[in-house]
Amino acid sequence: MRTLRADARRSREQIVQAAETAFRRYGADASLEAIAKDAGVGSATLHRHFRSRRQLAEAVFQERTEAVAAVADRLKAEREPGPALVHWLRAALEYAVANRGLVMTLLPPSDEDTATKVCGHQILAAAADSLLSAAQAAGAVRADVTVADTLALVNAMSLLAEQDATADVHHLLELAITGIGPSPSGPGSSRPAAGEMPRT
Amino acid sequence: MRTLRADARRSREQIVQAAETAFRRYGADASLEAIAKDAGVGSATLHRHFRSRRQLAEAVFQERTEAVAAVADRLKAEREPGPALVHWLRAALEYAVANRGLVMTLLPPSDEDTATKVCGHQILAAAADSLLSAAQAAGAVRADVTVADTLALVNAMSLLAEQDATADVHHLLELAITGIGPSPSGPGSSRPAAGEMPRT
DNA sequence: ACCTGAACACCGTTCAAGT
DNA sequence: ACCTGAACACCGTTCAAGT
Repeated sequence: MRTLRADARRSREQIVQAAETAFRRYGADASLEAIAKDAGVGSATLHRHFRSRRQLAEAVFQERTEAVAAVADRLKAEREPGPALVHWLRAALEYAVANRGLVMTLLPPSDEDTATKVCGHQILAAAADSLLSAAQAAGAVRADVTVADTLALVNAMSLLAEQDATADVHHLLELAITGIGPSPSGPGSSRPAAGEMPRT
Repeated sequence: MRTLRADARRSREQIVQAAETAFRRYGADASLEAIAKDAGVGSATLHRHFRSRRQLAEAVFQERTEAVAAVADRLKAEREPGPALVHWLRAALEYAVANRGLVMTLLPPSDEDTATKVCGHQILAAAADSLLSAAQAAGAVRADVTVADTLALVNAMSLLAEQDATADVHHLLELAITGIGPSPSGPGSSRPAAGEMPRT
């Protein structure tokens, strides 16, 4: 895979570009055959370069996923541990809903996929791990929350966004973060505002 | 639709039964053609009775969805408003993850579907509405939580369950309910246990 | 009125044949 | 080494023809 002949390299790049457009236009279920045609290659060529729909999606989104992971480092330096995690989760969701087809790469890979390549899931899991550990060490996040939980939360909202355009997934993420318990000023409330989980 | 000739009625019933098996076995994407074949009818017959995959799913799951809605009435009578809503959300999620293909009927219907029939979404929305109003009136749930939010939460977790077998969706729902803020005994915590949102 | 079988337009995967 | 075009097995939708 490292040393690709010039024409093969070009085929691959054209496929990825066509796929990017197709995913944006038609979502995760975009026709692979149409992508191959758009790229000006045969469908067999597409399948040689990308054994699965997911591998193609990984190639399309890898760079931007790494950029989101990089945001974690910045937040970790600039914010308190709790807010850093919260901000990053919001950013990750924003990124996921803005890129149709992306969530495919954020789900835990199946067994065959595991061996092959880097995937969006592991890139973001590493980023989340660092933020979550710090937040939990600072006592800003419950100890029973796992890295898998944080990513799964983003994935659940992303999947919903693809299926239900009316859903306010950002609001739902806030609920998951702050809980749906009574607000501080509500009647009968016994739960204060979550100072560690600021709105902005 | 009310007065169906005997043979048509039998066709319809066989299709629904075959679909129930197929959804359980293959999930929401089960082949409609295979369902028709299993039912011993032509695919055109299936399409006459059910104009869309969703309409077929509605027929398969309607009874059980109504049973879940009925649970809401029982909980409303037996529990305090806050716990009643929480328990019902858990029950709804359990029901959704236990029945592959069901979540299709719980998503808000698209415009064409709206006019046609009762759907799982509106059945559960009515049930959730009653519980949520009471819980909010009692101050047990934040005022900015909508009926759509509660159902969307269940739907998001259901969709995730279908895509990610490793996800602990029940744990995620608990997070959404109680928040991922610091636990009462955690260091630096300023948030007490949510008395209105008991674990059981 | 309701059904069937067939036709249609699509899809992803694979393989033999080319350069 | 890499590609193409074609073949294969599938899918959902629709329609003409039957009873």
